[in-house]
Amino acid sequence: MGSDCGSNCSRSSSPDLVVDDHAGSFFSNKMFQSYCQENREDSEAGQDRTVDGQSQAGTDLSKIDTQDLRLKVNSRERKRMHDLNTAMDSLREVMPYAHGPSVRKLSKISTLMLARNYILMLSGSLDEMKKLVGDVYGGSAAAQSRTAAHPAITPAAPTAHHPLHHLAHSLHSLAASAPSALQHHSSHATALHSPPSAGFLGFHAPVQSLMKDPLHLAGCYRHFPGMPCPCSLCQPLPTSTLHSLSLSK
DNA sequence: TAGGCCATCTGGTCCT
DNA sequence: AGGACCAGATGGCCTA
Repeated sequence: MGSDCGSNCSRSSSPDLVVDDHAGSFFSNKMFQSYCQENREDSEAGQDRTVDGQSQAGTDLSKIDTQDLRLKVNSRERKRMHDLNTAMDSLREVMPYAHGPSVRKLSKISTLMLARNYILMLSGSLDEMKKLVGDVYGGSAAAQSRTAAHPAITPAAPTAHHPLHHLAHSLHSLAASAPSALQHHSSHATALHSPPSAGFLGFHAPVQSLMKDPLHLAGCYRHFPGMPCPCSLCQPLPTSTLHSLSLSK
């Protein structure tokens, strides 16, 4: 049954091969075999048939109707699964994982678990960001009120003690704090050819650890002082950057 | 060769 | 009634 896919789809979950619903799969599955078998039996029986042709035609008709219905149902189900796989592919595209012809694509279960962890990580980052921004604005508001109350006190100069520096520093600390699962993953010889294990995806990991850096995405970059940083926390294009970088690692 | 992953078929169930 | 959704079964392909 998978034979109609195997030689063409290169194990894609969304095969490029568009199977002709009424020809491709039909002629390569057991339905076709049973169909042939039934036809053979029918023709053999037909040689003995001399009367009662009308009722036989009726049963043939219902059989054909049933087969038609079955083919239609199969076709719909196939289309449904293809749509599901298309959605899965579109999800893979936005996942922070290496893409490319030389990289085996994530399995469905891996994609779903990775997506879950990615969402958790982003939620955690967002919360952290909100907190930091709250600190920044809360602090500046307090400083402004202090300045208004005491005009002699000048606001802090934009130096390394500037709130934004603190923000950036915090982000980098956050990023570098967790060990890199991608690094850990790439330490395996098959890193680029095998999808992450359930362990890597945090399947068994407690939620709290997931919230810190479930994918250890940020930790896959080394943050050198003074060097331009390509990490997802420092760049506006996290996914593509991550894709290319995890490919090159 | 075993195990993982996948596509497909199929029958059942639920919904419109 | 027809369609969507689901889960089990089956068989093929690929990798360790």
